[in-house]
Amino acid sequence: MGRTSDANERLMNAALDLIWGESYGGVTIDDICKRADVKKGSFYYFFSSKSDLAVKALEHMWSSESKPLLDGMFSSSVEPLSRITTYLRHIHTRQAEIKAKYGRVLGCPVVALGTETCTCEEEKAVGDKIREMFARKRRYYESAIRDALAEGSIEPCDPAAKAVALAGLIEGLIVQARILDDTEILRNLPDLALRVIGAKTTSQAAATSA
Amino acid sequence: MGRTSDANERLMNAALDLIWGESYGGVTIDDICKRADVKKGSFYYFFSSKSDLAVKALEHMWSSESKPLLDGMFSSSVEPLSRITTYLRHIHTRQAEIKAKYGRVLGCPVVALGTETCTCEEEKAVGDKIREMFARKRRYYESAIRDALAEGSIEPCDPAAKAVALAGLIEGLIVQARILDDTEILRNLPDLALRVIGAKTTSQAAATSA
DNA sequence: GATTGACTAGACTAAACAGTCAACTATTCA
DNA sequence: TGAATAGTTGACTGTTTAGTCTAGTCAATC
Repeated sequence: MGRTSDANERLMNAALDLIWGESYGGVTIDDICKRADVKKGSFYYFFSSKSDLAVKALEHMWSSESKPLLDGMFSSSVEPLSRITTYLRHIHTRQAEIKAKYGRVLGCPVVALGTETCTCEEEKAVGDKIREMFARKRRYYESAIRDALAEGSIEPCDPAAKAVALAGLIEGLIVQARILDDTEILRNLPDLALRVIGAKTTSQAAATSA
Repeated sequence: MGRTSDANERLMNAALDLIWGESYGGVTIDDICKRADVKKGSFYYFFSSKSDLAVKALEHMWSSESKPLLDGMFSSSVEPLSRITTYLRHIHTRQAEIKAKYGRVLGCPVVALGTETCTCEEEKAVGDKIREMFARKRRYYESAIRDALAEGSIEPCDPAAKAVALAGLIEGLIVQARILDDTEILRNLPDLALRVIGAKTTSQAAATSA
């Protein structure tokens, strides 16, 4: 009953695009409405505030993009270390595509939004959602590390701690790439990741294709 | 002639504190004035805008804090790998102190500000200053790596590329620490850094005190 | 002790902003 | 067909914001 609309989805996409291309604080509700071609009244029909929209947009991005991608790349049918190196090569090519398309390296919207909102009490809901998404992603890393450990391809370690370190390395290099607007920084990501997790053979595995 | 004032310094400190504790976009000129106990008229007497203030505050922080610290820790009189591990242990303890003092891990203001402003054309001056500061810091890493290479304590590599990777690892873990509000993440930083730069002996060197 | 230059005070303007609301429109199902 | 549901519209309110401007205060110098 009643009519249907994709305005809420348009708003979520517009919000992510704008926040990604600028920043959370620098984007206003009016900006988002304009980009989505939706009027203010409709915005507040679907969302109660900018942070409400951000939380829902993040979850939407996760289920429609991130999860399917990670499920494929981190499939148990793939060798543990290849899961990681394949994903990291994907990050490099994707950022290069983004730069070609938008004229600039944009990095990762989750990290950018997280850095900006995590200390702000009023944006607690956004920070919580971001921490949840980080935790989800770490689980992929962690189980790959655990599997690598079981097959003996990495040195003994605490998989949970290594997953945090790996996430840090990846995000850190992506942040650098964004700030310096340079994707070449990401080229060595697979090799560096294998070093961080203590792979017994580094350069060879990093060079192997998926 | 005329009177002297420390209002501009108070404004710079207030700005850095607020931006660090929240975000660039979330802090207004009024907020900064209030915190510094300076009136609007004085603000615009010293600075032409928020971004002008940010640029000057960053440079002030560099010369009064960052540079002296780095000059000491990266002194040529210290063994190359010890320079790095000492600095990384310092980062860990400093973030722990910040958490104790402010109730929260705050991470690195330069990275937070850089992530937020680098894509925004209107804040180009801030982005440029941040890139300049990153380049300065990388030079300390790079020369330590070069010295380590000369003494044979790390595997053959391109020092410039390794310096970027090292900076990425460090910043990435600090960003994680900020978002997750957890300093334990930083404990393994020395060991991880040695792995990334290809040190021939990792765990021992990381544990060694400066 | 008068002059000059450095700084302060805070009222003011105009624009941007978040959020509200009541009237309106399109779709669906009974 | 028509009532109920789902979504749209844009004008409106009050607040916050950046930035300006004028009148003034204070301290050094001659």
